[in-house]
Amino acid sequence: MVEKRLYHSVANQILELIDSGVFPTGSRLPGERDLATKFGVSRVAVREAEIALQAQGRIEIKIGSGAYVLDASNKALNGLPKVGPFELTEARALFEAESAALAAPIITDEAIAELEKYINIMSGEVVTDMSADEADEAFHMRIAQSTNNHVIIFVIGNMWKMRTEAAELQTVYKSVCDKDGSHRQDEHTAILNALRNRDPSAARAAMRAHFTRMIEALLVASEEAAYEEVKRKASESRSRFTLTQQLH
Amino acid sequence: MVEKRLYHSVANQILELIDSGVFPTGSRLPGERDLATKFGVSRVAVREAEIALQAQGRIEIKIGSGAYVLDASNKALNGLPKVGPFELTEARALFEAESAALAAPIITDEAIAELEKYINIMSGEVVTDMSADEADEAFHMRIAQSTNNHVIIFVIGNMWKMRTEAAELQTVYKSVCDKDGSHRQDEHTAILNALRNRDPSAARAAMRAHFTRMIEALLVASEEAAYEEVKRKASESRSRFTLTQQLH
DNA sequence: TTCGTAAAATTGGTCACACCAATATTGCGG
DNA sequence: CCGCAATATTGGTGTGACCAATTTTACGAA
Repeated sequence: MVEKRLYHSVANQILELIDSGVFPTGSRLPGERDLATKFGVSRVAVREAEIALQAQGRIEIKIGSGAYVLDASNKALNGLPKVGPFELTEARALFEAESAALAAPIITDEAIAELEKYINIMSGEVVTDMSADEADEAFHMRIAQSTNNHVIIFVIGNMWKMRTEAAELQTVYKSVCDKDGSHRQDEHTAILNALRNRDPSAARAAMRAHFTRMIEALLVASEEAAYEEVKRKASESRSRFTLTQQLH
Repeated sequence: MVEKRLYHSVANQILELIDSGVFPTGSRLPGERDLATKFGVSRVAVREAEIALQAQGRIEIKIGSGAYVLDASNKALNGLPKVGPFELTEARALFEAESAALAAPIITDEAIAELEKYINIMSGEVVTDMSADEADEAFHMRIAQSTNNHVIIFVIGNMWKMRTEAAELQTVYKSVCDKDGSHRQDEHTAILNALRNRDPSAARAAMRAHFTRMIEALLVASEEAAYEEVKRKASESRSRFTLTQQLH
């Protein structure tokens, strides 16, 4: 465990103490001077370590008070929270529907053409080096980009990363996608048509429908397979999302 | 443009130079001693700034060689994108409205009570150690938490961070908030009432109205003051957002 | 005793200076 | 022109000091 820079080593030692429960979440860790003595390094090294940990969101440094351990329970290494498939899909349903509605009036013909291309790739009509999954992502991201809003692009991009990086989701999503290819195709086409007509309401509805059916497919998959964790969360989300749907 | 800690300010100045193209991707930035002189701070401050930037994956520090700018395409993890006030507010209007609609049917009485408390803090009726701005954030975040959806909580929390961390936004927002205290109060009350009635549509509408008026206030502010950069972006967003509004 | 406030101690923030180690550059000899 | 050593540059670490924000302590008034 030899690091190139001293503060790396110090930061790791601090993290070990945190993860081992010596410094529980919310607690205040010893002062920089104490830690320096304890680790046998200078205060500068401890300080740099704490700055790095703060930049990673593991601790919070308060002037004149001390450094406090933040709750890292629901944070993955990349900074994105680890979430379940239902809440992710629910959030995507809401946010991507608004994204599509916002993009509809201002989407360019070029973007429309690209979306059409991605649909053809997903259906297998066009052969490229792009996988169906990549085309799916490109399809959704292209719509987000058509809003010309960097925040929306950022948010939807992050949600896709959550989907990609969560191992639990991968398993569930894959089993779902294998058996709903034709549905997905129809839904994407519906979204494209709404955008082609520059109809915000239709785009919103089509996008919502897309994710709504995805949630239903997830429910089926969670009952077939033995995803105990998923099942548990499903019972929570099912009633909630039904409520959301009846609003439209 | 005043940050709490010096190294934070230095890090932002370095980021500006990177994003403005002065230090392109892959290039080596000036030595710590040079930057310290240029920014008028000590070498320690520059060093801490670079450590923070390294922890965020923006630069790579090589011993004896220098600090090199990394490809920012992989950012967006811990680092938030720099955004303008209009696109941020537009995104918040869309996302927070859906958040409120989703929370409305399932919000607890405890949450309602808390929201009421935050409103009173903002109006000054209740005196605590919490500032009006902090109460404002707590109000919006409490609604997001009431969705029980970690993705939504994460997204809305991130948008608030963007608002806090963007220096440009601070100036504009501040000038707006100074003169719309009463409006904000009424709007928050309207949101609360909709949630109290467990009315999703009303909650969505109230939240949209809240941000719609904020955008209008931003437009006024951008015309009064000499925020050239803001003005330019305003002309883009004005027409777009008008279109969004007519959907409801 | 209880409470509020002022003094003292603690803690993070910043700085200047010094020295070491890794890396780049220079310059000399071949 | 090339290779290598001397030199300069740059990041890494340490020490000590002082400031500012915060917390704790202590003391005096009610």
